[in-house]
Amino acid sequence: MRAPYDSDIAPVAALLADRTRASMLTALLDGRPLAAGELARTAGVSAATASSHLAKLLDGDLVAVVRQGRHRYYRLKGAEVAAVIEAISRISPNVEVRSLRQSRQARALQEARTCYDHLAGRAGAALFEALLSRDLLETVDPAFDDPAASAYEVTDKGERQLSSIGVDIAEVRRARRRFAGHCLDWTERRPHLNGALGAALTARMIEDGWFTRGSARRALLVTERGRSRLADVFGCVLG
Amino acid sequence: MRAPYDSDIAPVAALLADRTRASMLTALLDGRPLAAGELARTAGVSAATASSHLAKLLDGDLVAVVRQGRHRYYRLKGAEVAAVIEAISRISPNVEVRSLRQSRQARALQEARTCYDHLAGRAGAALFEALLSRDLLETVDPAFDDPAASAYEVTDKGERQLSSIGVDIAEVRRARRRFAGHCLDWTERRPHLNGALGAALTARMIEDGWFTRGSARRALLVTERGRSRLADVFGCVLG
DNA sequence: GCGATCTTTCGACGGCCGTCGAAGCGTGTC
DNA sequence: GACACGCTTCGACGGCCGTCGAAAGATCGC
Repeated sequence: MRAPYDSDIAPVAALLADRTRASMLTALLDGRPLAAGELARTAGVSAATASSHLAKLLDGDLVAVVRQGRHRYYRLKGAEVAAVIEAISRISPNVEVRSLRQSRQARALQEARTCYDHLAGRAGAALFEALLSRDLLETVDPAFDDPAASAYEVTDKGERQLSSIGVDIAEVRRARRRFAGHCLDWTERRPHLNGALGAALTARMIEDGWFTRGSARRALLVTERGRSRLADVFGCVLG
Repeated sequence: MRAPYDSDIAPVAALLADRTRASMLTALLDGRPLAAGELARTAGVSAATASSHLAKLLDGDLVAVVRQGRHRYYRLKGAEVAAVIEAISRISPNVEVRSLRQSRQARALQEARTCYDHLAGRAGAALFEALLSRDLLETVDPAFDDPAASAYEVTDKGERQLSSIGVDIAEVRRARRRFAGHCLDWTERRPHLNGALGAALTARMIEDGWFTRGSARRALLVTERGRSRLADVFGCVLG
């Protein structure tokens, strides 16, 4: 009775059909891995409940987990999962009516924002692309299917450029943390730089007035200085 | 705690989370409206159960219904709904392992098939586009949001062309049925011609050897003759 | 090693939801 | 107008699932 190309969507949909799980998945939409406890708090449930939900999401291949000490960081399993959530969002009623102010904020967040402690949004993706295409950064471990495993190194040329703006690579290496990797930026569908290098570079750029912090929680605003410095130093032109 | 652009996806997902409802929605994926009873049979449940499910899908704005005599025809509410189902399908396990023969069949169905009694698939969409761009067919009632309400008329030029291949427009008009409209072809995301005209034209093309019926239930195969006739008569070139 | 912290497992409770037959309602047919 | 047919509504049954506190497992810092 069922066509040969049919697939069984009910089990996957069931995973999205719970408010708590949906809330967790939405929280993971920006690509940043979150610890189980954070997800519990975000969703407003006990740790026990959150754990049970995460086990189901894991079993259903919607999320992946990385153990790091006593924390367990969860992330969406892939772009297809994000696409599903976005597709359903499109036909779901908005929780709050989108005010003018809110949509302006949303647009600003899309332009530039922090992702944990590094630059994300359109600006983050553009900078990352520029670093690679100008050979300031090179791929060490190309793991396209698993962003958590990707790794990058600065080239000699890159090290000179970065130190010229005040980023001390030797010091960045001393951080007990992965040197450089990428996260997938779900609003952009493109990667941006993370790790110790991403954080240090972002901190330096803010310190040096390339970006100022916006009113919304993670918002960043590109300054005029930032726009021209990004172009001069990294050949990165923002739209 | 929730971002302003968050929407509440759980209720919509819950509608897809039941095997019976999912089966009904999948059956509606090709855009052809189906009666409640047919959907009940397809899903393998009683009429009572089907009715309850359809009421929920209706309430959730995933389907729309048209009353026609003692039948009630249900169809997907829009392209966004189809997109959701397709997105979830992409991360859902296939019901049956896709054999070589099955995937060949699926590809053939995408090329050309019948949708109820008229031509659909890539060929159907291409033919419809050609009819409009060559001014053989014109829009009478442009209802882009509701395919069921759209209406078309043949132009004088169109009537000459169609009669030249043996389609008698006067006779088509006598059918107690909508003259010409379109369905959205979900695999193509483009419309194709339906109604009495779509059926008559398709019947004539098959009769005249433009298409032969394939082995799968709704499959059609374009013949060499069909390929050249489509180009000559309608300026319709298939990929 | 010993507490502190993060996370998972277990067991119990409560509620929601899919299922069906029977009955009711509207529509087409003879 | 009586019957057949398609569909929906009603009521009852059964099962699955989300929730939590308590306790166990795992890891870090001292």
